[in-house]
This record gives sequence, structure tokens and C-alpha cells, in this order.
Amino acid sequence: MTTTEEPSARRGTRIRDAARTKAEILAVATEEFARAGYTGARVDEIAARTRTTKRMIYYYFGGKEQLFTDVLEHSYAEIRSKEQDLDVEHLDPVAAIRRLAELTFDHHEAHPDFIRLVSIENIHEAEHIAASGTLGSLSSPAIDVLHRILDAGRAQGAFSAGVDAVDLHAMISSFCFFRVSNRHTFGALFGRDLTAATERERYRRMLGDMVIAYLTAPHHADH
Amino acid sequence: MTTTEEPSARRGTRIRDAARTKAEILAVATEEFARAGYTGARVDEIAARTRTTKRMIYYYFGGKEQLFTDVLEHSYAEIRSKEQDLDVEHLDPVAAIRRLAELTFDHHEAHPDFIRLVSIENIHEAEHIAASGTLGSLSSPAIDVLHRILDAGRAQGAFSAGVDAVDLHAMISSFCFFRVSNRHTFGALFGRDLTAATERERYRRMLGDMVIAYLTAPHHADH
DNA sequence: TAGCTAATGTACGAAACAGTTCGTTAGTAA
DNA sequence: TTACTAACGAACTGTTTCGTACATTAGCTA
Repeated sequence: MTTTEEPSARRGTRIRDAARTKAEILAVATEEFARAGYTGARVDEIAARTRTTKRMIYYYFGGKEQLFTDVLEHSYAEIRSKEQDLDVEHLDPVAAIRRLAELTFDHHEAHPDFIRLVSIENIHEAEHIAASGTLGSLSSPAIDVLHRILDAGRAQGAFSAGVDAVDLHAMISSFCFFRVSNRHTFGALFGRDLTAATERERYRRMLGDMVIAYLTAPHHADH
Repeated sequence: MTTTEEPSARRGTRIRDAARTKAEILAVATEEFARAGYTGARVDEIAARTRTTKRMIYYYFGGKEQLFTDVLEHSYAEIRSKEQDLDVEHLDPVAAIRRLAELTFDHHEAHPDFIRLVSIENIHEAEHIAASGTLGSLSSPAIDVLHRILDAGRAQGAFSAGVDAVDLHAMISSFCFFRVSNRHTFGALFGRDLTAATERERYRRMLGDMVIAYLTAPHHADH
């Protein structure tokens, strides 16, 4: 082939931009890993969908394993930073909890790829998170907010005692996560699309109702 | 090597047992797929851990894809048959729902491999279930039971109106499923093992409390 | 403007892996 | 006891896939 009309590399001049190349690899890798799982993802496929080559993946990330770890770290970081922004502590406890649950709900709905990545990481028993170091301790802010709201609610007698912040977070997350992560098998088995646009508002309210009902129910104390 | 001491094939005589060979492949395949995911699972590895060869996998199952589908079908069938056995409709609605939730809880706890298979199938967007045919319609009995209990509860005024059986099933499943499926990332991020033996009773009760609180809360009617 | 280095591309190697070919043997029925 | 078939095994094939060796160039600095 001659030098006429190279489609991707317009003009023979090769542009060098480390930051952009790295970011592009990361973005494409996120999609590919979410699409096919860790083992199913193809390094060649990631490279092909980038404006650079496979060589660069190994140059910047070292290998497939570390690339996946980086993908996870960046995905989690994105989430956490958004969680920081929300300010619900000025609301009364019941409204604050409901708002928090709805934000979690919206968040899961908006990031199905992230849900897939977390599912994949669980199949691999969180070995990449464990080997990361960066992750692990930046989850406390979300729990701290929950903790303060629960304290306030208990103080004014709205919430029954004995509910732990981490447990409540697990409860909220489980509903939101399952609805997205298991929508395919659930849809196939029960004939209902949990993520259908027409159902969204109902499930959003259902989550809030469930959490508030649990927190305000008569008593289910420590034991 | 001479004919002295073959470890696996004791005595030169080869035993032929189609049913056993097929069952053994299925059992090993279930473990392997659950361990490594669909793409991560190795046909050679499955064969190696069987008393037969890879040839037999293709002889009985046709290929990797169909083997996985068969694994899924058998896993689901096992579950469903156990669900049939339970008889809770003689209990009063509140006790019946709580018992049903606890059975789901125990069931998820006892079958982590099944949870992993379902997670994996969701990564693949339930394509194997869709292509199965066998599955799909045998989920209704569980929903039917729930439906009758909800009706009875509403009739005697114990439950508030407007709660759908499939939705309630999703609520119960989400809590039980998440606790097992996401235990690794949750543990790594929040420092709590959701499946620790010491916590099991608390989470079991928490689930029941949550569901009953939701069903008996004042009103969160149809809209 | 010469030279240096970070950044990039090409081409290839070696192993892993799904699936197949060909031949063999156990059990059964005539 | 022969003949037939379902059940089985060993070895092989073609391809995919991760990773690397080697060559090249953009852009900055002395």
C-alpha cells in the first residue's frame, strides 16, 4: 500500500499525547471488561478500538491484570466523588434517608457498566481491589453520612434503635444493585423487566418505602 | 512406564457407565464455571478433573456453550424442586412471609456456586437461559405461593394493599443474593463480612423485619 | 541543530485453548 | 462366539491471545 489516504492517521504526522492515549485506553478498556468479563475481554480488541496500539497498553499499564485494576480504581473513584457532592444532612432524617436511597438508586441505574465491573470483580473474589491499596478506605464518607442521619433520627425518636449504618447501606445497595445486575435472568425467569422505564418510578418509591418502613417499624432491637 | 500401578484406572478394565460419566462431567463443570466464569472456565480443566476425557464432553454435551447451558438448567432445577417442598400456607400470613424469606435466605447461603453461576449468566445477558426453553416457566410456583399469602394477608387486613408478588420476590431475592454475590467487594470496601457465621442470624432477622415492616406499614398504595 | 528520551508502531513468538480425527474396547444380543 | 454398537481414549489441528523484541519518530533541551 502507498502513502495515499490513511484513514485513522490523517497526515503522516503522528501526534504524541501521553495523557490522552492513556485516558483513551482506560475508557475503551472499561467498556470491554464490562462487556465480556475479565477473561472474556480481549487486549487486542481494546487496542483495536483505540487510536493507538496494543504496545501502549503494556507500556502504560503493564498488562491485562493491572489494566483491569486501574479500570476498577477509576470507576470507583468516579462514583465516590459524586457521592461527596450530595448534601442531605439539612433535611429531616426521614427525608434525608429517602433522598439518599433515591440517589443510590439513580446512581446504579445510570452506571450499568460499573455494576457489571463490580459483579465481575466479585467472581474473582475481589482480588484486584485487595491488591490495589488505593481503594478500601475511601468508602467511609458515605457510611459516615448515613451514621449521622441515623443518630439524628434516633435522637428525635423517628427511628427505632439498633440499626447499623453499614447494614442499612447494604440493604439499600442490595435492592439497587440486584435490580440492575440481575435484570437479565430475572426478566427471563419472571417475565418482568426490572429496569423498564415505565417501572422506574415505582421501584424508586418501593425502595424508599421499604427503608423507611424498616427504620420506623415498632421494634426490632439488637436481639 | 509399565503396567504396574495405574492410580486412577485400577485394573486394566475400563468401566462403562454413560449416566455416571455424564453426571460427573456436569458436576465438575458446575464447579469450574462457578469458579472462573464462562470464558475463564477451561474445557481441558473440566476434563482433567473427571475420570473421563475431553472427548466425552463433546460426545455428551456438544460443546462448551451447551455444557454451560446444561449446568445452568440443572442448577435451577435443583433449586426449584426444593422450593416445591416447602409448605408455609398453613401459617398465618405474617409468619408465612417471614418463613418464606428465611428459606430464601438459607437457600442462597447454602448455594454460593449457584449464585456465582447466575451472576455469570447475567454478565452474558441471560443468553443461555433464553436459548434453553426448559427454563423460563418453572418459576411461577414460587410466585403463586407468594401471591396467595399476600391475598390472605390483605383479606385479614394485616398487609397494606398494592404490593405485587413478583416485586416482593425481587425485594427478598435482592437482599439474599447481594449478601452472597457481593460479599467480596463489600468486605474489601467496608471491612465487613456479610456472610460471617457470627452475623448470619442478625441478617436473617433483618431480612424478615424489613419485609414485614414494608408489608405492614400504614400505606404506600398503588401511587 | 544536534542529540536525547519519552512515546509510538510493526511484526512476531510461544503458549493456551476449543474442537476434531481416528482408532479401541466393553457390553449385549443373535 | 460372533458381530454390532454405544462408550470411550490418545493425540492432533488450527486458531486465538497475551505478551515482547526491535525499530522509529516527535518534541524538547543543551
